[in-house]
Amino acid sequence: MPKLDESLLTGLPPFSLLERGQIRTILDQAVSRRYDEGTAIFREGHDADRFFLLLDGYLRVIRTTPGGDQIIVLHISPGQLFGIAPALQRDTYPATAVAAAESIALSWPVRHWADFTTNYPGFATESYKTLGQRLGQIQETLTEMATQAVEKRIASAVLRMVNQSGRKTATGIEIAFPVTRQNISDMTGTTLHTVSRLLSAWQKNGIVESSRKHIVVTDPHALVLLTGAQG
DNA sequence: TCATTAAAGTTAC
DNA sequence: GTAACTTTAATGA
Repeated sequence: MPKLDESLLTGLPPFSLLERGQIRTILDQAVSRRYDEGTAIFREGHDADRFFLLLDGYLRVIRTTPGGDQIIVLHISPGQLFGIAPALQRDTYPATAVAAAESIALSWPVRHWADFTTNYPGFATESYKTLGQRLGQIQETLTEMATQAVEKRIASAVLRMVNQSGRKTATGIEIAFPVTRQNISDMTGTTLHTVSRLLSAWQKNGIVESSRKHIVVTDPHALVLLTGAQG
């Protein structure tokens, strides 16, 4: 295994307060792995033996409801920690993580978690901060699912993905990883047919441009309006 | 308003 | 070609 470059971690919030030597130590304990699109990094309910940091690519985090269907609870973008079950006092993963695009992640054995949080300043606070933000976002999404009309839910879901992974293009902001209508229906608790119809309608109105597995938002403001107002 | 069913069209491999 | 993905229309809760 080639040595990992220290610049991989230096800019990232959980590691920003650390010295070079500390980052070196952390990297020397890490394992780097590549995941093809569609591959599961870990599965809900399995023993949480490692925790992860996404270096490149995008992940979908999926939970199975008591009813048996799968919903996408959130996406992970590069630079974020994930699979941090130890932070939740759990010894199994609470959800499944699947690569939405080809991805690269570092991982460490969970037994290092205690070392990291006690020995490395800023690591614990930053980790718990992102964890809190994520739980808040999930809460928000869930209440939204229960109370808002379908069009608003889908508009919110698209905006969330744009905020997480938006990338400017000539015509607008594109979602940087492959998304199918089915994926969006899994995020919003509706059907792929409804998603398809709405995206087609939005395309007619010049709000988005979409093709197979690819969405560009050409009028983000109009989408924001859809999440709040009727029509 | 939205899910379901069915069918046909389109694109990627 | 074929499988995967998308669209469209009809029907009914």
